[in-house]
Amino acid sequence: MDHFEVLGTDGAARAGLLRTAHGVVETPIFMPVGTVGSVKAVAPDDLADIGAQIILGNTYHLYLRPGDELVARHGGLHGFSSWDKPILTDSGGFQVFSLSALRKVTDDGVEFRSHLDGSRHLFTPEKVIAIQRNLNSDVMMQLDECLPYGASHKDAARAVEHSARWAMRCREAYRPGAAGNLLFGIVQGVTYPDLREQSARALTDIGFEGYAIGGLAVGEPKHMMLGCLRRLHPILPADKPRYLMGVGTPLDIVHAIAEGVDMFDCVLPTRNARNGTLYTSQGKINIKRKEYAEDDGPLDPECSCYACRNFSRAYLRHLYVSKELLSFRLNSLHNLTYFLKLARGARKAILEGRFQAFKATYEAAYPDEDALFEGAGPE
RNA sequence: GGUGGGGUUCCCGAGCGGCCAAAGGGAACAGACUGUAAAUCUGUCGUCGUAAGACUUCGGUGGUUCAAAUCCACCCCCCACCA
Repeated sequence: MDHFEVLGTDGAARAGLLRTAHGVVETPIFMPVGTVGSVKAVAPDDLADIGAQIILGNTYHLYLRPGDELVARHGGLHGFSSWDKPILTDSGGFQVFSLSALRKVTDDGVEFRSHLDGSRHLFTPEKVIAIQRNLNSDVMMQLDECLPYGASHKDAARAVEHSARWAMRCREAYRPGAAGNLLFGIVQGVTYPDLREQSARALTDIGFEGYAIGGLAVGEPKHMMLGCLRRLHPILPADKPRYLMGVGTPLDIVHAIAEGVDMFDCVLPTRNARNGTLYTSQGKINIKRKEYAEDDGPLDPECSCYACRNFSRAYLRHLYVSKELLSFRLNSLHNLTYFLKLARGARKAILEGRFQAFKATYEAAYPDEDALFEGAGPE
């Protein structure tokens, strides 16, 4: 049986199934980020309760601490962290971008200075595959080079070339056996249409179990992000999953689903939860605002998460303002619930042929942000 | 009763003749956050004004000085030690 199956479409939007060694994932899906082997502030049981189907881990962070070999000795990332559902691991490509001051990119790979102790490490395509195999990742990512928005065409071309060559080496280093751990390639190219296309074609020539789109939502205008997705749509194989890395806001996700993307991950729900920004059916709210000090109502009347069922806005504000640890847990649970519900809702809407109406409800909840997507017409 | 140390903008606390509306924290009030070096970061924070600027503040009252939160006198509080 193939590892990916499209069950239905509505326009370009798709609803499908992704089969992995640790279970089946229903797409479109939002994947909570658990960089160091923990989705911050949330226990695995809580994640399962709110319907999380697959979470992320990070190659760079887990390699540095506690070390991928240690993780392997303790049951892989699943056993070590007590999460028996699927795990996708990022390759460290994003750290090429976010830790740019601490690394040097060469043709062979990326040389890092550890942000923890300054020690030097070399990440090659083969190395990141070996690490991800130690972690026993269900969905491994190739080593890629992620550049910031605004990078020159010349730099972007070089990064695309690196990423393509590294994709080949990752593919050679790992081909899934019967167990079926998967390897995804990553399309780069900043905002240059020719490079994005070139990158995608190089990857499809090699052949992967899925295709990620990286280097977006890093500051470029929204219409450029959508334009890029639209251009990739006919190039990427229809029978393989598509993963928009690091995205995004609820609206980003809804718009990207409309362009045929199946998988998402983002730190926003968890990071914003810790910083007091909560997502509701009425839009974003900052729970620390004075106006919620006496508000006895639930955070979101349309949400049935543990936080919304049991606590008032006034209490959630109090916990946040008081820096109580429970604040992190409740807020994170709520935001993750919101993102997971969005993905479930999108899937259902696609299967029922009413995705446009579904999308419109989210556009209405974030009118100001939605205006930023204007100009994303057909190319 | 004596000796010493203090009273600064909401709180703590620097300043000790002009560069002071007054450092730095905290609190408060807003904002940001997109493959997590993030329980982080940014802004505002005496009054009026978009601003330039004007005005009112450093326990109280007088005084010295071109100029005082800063120096002097007296007074009122607080703290420590001694009787």
